[in-house]
Amino acid sequence: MESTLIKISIVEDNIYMREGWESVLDTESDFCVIGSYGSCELAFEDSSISRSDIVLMDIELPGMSGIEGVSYIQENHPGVNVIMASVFDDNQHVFDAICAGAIGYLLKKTGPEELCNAIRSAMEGGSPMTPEIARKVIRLMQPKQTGADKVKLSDRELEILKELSTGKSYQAIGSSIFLSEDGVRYHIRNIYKKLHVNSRSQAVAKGFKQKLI
Amino acid sequence: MESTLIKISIVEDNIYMREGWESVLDTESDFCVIGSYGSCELAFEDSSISRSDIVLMDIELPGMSGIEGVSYIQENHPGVNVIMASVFDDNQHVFDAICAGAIGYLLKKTGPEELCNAIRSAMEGGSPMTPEIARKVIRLMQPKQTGADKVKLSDRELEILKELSTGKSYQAIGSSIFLSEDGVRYHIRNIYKKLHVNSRSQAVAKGFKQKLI
DNA sequence: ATAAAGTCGACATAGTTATGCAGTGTTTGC
DNA sequence: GCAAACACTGCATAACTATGTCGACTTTAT
Repeated sequence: MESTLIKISIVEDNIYMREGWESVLDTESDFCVIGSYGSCELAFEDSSISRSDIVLMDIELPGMSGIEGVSYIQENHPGVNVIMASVFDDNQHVFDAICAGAIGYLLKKTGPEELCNAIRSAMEGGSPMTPEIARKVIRLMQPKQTGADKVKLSDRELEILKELSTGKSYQAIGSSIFLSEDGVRYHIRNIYKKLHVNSRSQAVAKGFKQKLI
Repeated sequence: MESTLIKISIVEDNIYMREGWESVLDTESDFCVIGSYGSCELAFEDSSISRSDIVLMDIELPGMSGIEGVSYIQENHPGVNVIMASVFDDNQHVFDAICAGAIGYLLKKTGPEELCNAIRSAMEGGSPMTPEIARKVIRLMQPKQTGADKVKLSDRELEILKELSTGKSYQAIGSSIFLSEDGVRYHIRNIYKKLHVNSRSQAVAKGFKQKLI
């Protein structure tokens, strides 16, 4: 009935918090705390981070912040899943952490049972988050356009807009989609009209903003 | 002790499923099912959608799909929160739904208790999702760059890259950031070198892809 | 102190783009 | 059958871009 242990490292400067987590996690039969540090600097001198399945990391740390810590781990040990934690429901930092590579976010007030569930969820491919963070993340995914100024480009135009973003000349685009240089010109004119722009870079920018590209 | 009821509408073509949800939700003292329909077409003829706090909507529907339904609701009743549901863990559709404006996603196998919790979470500003979806969403937020080919532009270069995306000429950029035309040229050269491109549109495209803009 | 790196200003020019105008077919709707 | 919309081709040109090269000044590191 014994399955592989989930190896966990902790980076947290508050010793009571840290020892609290340690004791909670160590009493679970499927968890094993293999490292516990008061700062990123101390943690990265050691090898336990690289051997961890999960790193539980505070955001507010003396010296290297948790955000920088996540970046470091992502670059050097891409397979390690970092779950951030903060006493504060500080959205900016949370988003920075996610962008830096964290796969989840917990509040420190999270109870022992939820903490354990979050870690198991993270191991199973989930991303433990507070509901508020989840909503903000969803909102970020949604296009901002109101629908009124929604632009519809034809397939041909979309095709050419994508070519534009690669920096090709009229001639080069023509060759790659089997159309004359002037044919490409014709479509680009129309793209400009539809997007209300008058340069390639503007068109590409709008294309990205409106998720056409 | 009586607080405001959460008004819920259901759009689901399978009548057993629909009635199952209805009975589950109606037994909760804080919920009130104000509408229940077998298709979007039927639902949108009625006014209950517009009065709903939450709409529980199937993705796979005859006629107008749930995805289209969400778009419609978003455009016409932006304050209504739509939670999508699907029997299938079909990521593409889920993402389409989220992009169309859904604020959460549930599997139909979700139990009664979880369903109720999801609705309450949605009302409190959360975004109920399966763990797998949550992880994918997080991944979407994270820059795709591997870290090896990560590019660092200076503040000045970033400033100019943003100007580039607006389609300004060298001269116009120079005026707006108080720099000579040739100064702008100098920076754009360097941006091109760092991004390994040789045109404005390519630079803008890379800027968006690497989330520099 | 000397070198190296970063930030500009100036000048030149081949090459590319944006845009206007004028045709030629094809498809679509009425 | 005729107008209108669409998808091109052709041509022309002012304007703008990409790129090389030279020099000056400032900051940073050694």
